[in-house]
Amino acid sequence: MPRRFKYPPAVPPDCQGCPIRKSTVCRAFKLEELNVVEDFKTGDRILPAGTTLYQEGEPITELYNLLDGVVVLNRILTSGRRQILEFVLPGAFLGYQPDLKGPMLHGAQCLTDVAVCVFPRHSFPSLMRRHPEVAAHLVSIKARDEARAHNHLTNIGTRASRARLAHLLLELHIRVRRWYPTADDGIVELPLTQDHIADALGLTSVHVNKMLRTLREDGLLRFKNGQLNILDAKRLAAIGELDPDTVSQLY
Amino acid sequence: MPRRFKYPPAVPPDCQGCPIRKSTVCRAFKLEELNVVEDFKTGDRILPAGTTLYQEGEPITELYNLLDGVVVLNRILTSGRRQILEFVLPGAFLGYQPDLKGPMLHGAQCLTDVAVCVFPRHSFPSLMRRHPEVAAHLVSIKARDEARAHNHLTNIGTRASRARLAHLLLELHIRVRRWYPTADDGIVELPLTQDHIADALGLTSVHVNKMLRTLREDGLLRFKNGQLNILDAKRLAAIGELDPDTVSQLY
DNA sequence: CGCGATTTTGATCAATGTCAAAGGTGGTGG
DNA sequence: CCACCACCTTTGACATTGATCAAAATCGCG
Repeated sequence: MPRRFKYPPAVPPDCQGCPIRKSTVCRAFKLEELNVVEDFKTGDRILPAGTTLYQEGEPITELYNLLDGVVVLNRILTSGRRQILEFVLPGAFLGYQPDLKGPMLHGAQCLTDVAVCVFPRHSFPSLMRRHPEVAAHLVSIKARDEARAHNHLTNIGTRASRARLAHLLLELHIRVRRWYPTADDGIVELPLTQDHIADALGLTSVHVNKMLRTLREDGLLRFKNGQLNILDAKRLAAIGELDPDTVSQLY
Repeated sequence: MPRRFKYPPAVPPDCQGCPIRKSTVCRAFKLEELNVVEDFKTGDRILPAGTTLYQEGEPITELYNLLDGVVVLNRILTSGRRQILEFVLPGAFLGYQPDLKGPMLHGAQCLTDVAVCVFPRHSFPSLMRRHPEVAAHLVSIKARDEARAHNHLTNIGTRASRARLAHLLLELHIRVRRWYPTADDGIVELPLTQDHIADALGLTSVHVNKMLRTLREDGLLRFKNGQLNILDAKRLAAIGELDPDTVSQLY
């Protein structure tokens, strides 16, 4: 149903070869301690695009490291409206929330084929107790996630639709390029529909479409078939009020 | 300049008598271990309403437990627009961000006279190393802060102005009542201007004013001179789509 | 080739912002 | 104790943004 990346999702042979080892909680372990993680983890899993990783409102029994692919976190209201909270790229640690045993506060969907590394949820607190470095790293991760949420909040709360869109696309461009570098630096694979963008920004997809057109007509970018092509990053950053100094703390 | 609570801010005589001991990182210590905190902390401080606790863009050297009073966290864009990220009540732990040494990603202002307990910033990581329980609790705190930011994001992104306003006021009513209970359960002291509310919700204060009027005229609430009086919580919750189950994980 | 999902466009409408001015309110200093 | 002042609230007229509705065009996939 949804789009997929050109590349199939990759699962590393072991934790030593894991490409995201340094960006998630596993960072807590030195190379020679990685057996702790390998003993702890439940296993790896490959999920096709469109899969629900976990559902809002349901308790779950796992935690996830995103190894490859793109996931979206969202909340759905009784009114039927959807708010996309975050687009998640490899290296993220998913599913940790204040009440580990409570119903999930948000849902997670795979936008592409995805590879995850699965941890058991119930024994994670004891892992943190046995290995305080894990807790320390999780603090950093959560602090950064919070900062990203604040950034997103600021984008929606203070900017008009055109600026809002420019800001989001630039940000995604920077983040995706980091994990999925491409031949042409300006072009990046972005597996989103205009509907996703609209629900992330609190706009309608019709309006997003119209704003995309103005940006295209101004020669700033092109976004078609899941390909985002940034033509004039500088002018876009001005329009979207993107501050590179702030951004650097977020990724 | 700004409003103040009727009561002056209170500083506890020692950590044992600290009213927020259980809601912040200090929770990591048993009663008889509290001397660790007392040795670690820099001291307490009382700040008059209107004070800037720390400024966006500037590095700082401290961390704060909010003991008493109300603080607001915000970001200000070059365009001059302000986004209020969160209204902070006693028990919060303030100033921790991904890059502890970097410039603050947001600013913090005192809405009322405030009492804070000050920690040194540079030695906090070593405190976490020596006392892993601190890190564990900070994980919970940050996870909850993130969930709150997601909630706020959802409010701004998915609801029309009237519902947005109803949602925020109900939420604040619940939170403030918890720390500052009043004789009449429906009335609560809320030291905000309509400008604050507008900047929290991504609306103009003029529009907030008009929506407040409709809520008042419908007999749902009254908000005047920093007093919020909820007259019909049930109907308000319906309008603001407030889900009590979700809320419970957030406070 | 045909189908479902997505994108694109135009016409119209509703929600929210902007501007401007008048009325309140509490705090301060004479 | 009064009067003034700064800040906040309230209101109305009008402008603009973004939503809604509907239909056609396009795309990816089987």
